[in-house]
Amino acid sequence: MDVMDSPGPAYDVFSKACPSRGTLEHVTGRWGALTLGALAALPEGSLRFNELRRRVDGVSEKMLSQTLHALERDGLVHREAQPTNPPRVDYELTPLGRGVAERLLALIRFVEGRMDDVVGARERYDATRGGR
Amino acid sequence: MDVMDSPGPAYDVFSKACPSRGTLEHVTGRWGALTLGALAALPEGSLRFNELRRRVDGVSEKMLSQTLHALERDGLVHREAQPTNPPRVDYELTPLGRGVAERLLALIRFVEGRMDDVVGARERYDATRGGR
DNA sequence: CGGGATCCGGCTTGATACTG
DNA sequence: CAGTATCAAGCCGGATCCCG
Repeated sequence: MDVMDSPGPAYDVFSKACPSRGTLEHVTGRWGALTLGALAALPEGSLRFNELRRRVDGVSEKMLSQTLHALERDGLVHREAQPTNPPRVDYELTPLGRGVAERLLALIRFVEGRMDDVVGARERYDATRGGR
Repeated sequence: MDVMDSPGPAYDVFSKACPSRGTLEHVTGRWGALTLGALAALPEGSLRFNELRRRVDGVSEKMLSQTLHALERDGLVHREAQPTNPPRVDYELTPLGRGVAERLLALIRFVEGRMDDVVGARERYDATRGGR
C-alpha cells in the first residue's frame, strides 16, 4: 500500500468549502427532501412529473423542475424521457438515491412521530416568554 | 377505547399545512442540520456559543442565534445560561434532539461517504450537456 | 404533458454596530 | 462572551408566457 492510498476524512460538511455541503443542501432542502421522500415511498419507485407534483403538496413547476435537475446531476435520481406524444417522463431513484432517501425517510418519520412533543415544547416556550 | 382515541396518520410532511414540515425545515435547514450535527458529534454534548460558531464553519452570529432559538423552541436543544461575568451559555441536545440528530448524522455520514460517486455523476452530467 | 425563459417582489442572509 | 438591532443586497420562489 502506498501512503497515497490513505483516504483521510476527505469530505467534511462542517467545512465551508466542502462540496458535500452543497449535496447535503440539495438533499435536505425544502423541496429536495420531499421529492426524495415521495420517490422513496413507492414500491416500484417511478413517477411522472405531475404525479410527483401532486404528491409534494405546494411545490411549483419551476421548483420541482429545478430540484429534479439538481438531484439528477448529483446522481440520486434517474430521468427517463419517452419521445411520444404527449411526452412521458418518468423519474426514479438510483441505487445511490435510494440509500440517501432511506436515511432521509428515517429522519422524516421520526420527526413526524414526535410532533406531539415538539408542539408541546413550543407551547411551553411561548408561554414562558409571555406574548413575545 | 373511544373512537376519538384513534390517532390516524396525524402528521404528514407531504401536506402543505402540516406543522411537521416547519420542524423538518428547522432540522434540515442549512444551519439547523450543521448545528445539530455539531452538538451530536460530542461525547458530552455541551458547547458554548462561540465554540459552536467555530465548528459550524461559515455561520454568522445572527444565523446561529436564530437557528438555536428555533431548535430550542422545538424542544431539540437545551439552553443553560449562567449569570456570571463574563456570561457563559451552554447548549446541548435534549433526548428528543439526540434522536433527531442521530438520524441526521446517519444521513450526513452516508452522503459524505458517497461523495466520490456524486462528484463522478456531476462530471458525467455536465459532460453530456457540453458546456452548460 | 413536460417543461424552459423571464420578470419581479419579498423574505432570508450577511455586515456592521451596539449592549449587558 | 453572548448576543440584539439595523440595514442593504441578493437569491428564492411564484406567476406568467411560451414551446415541443
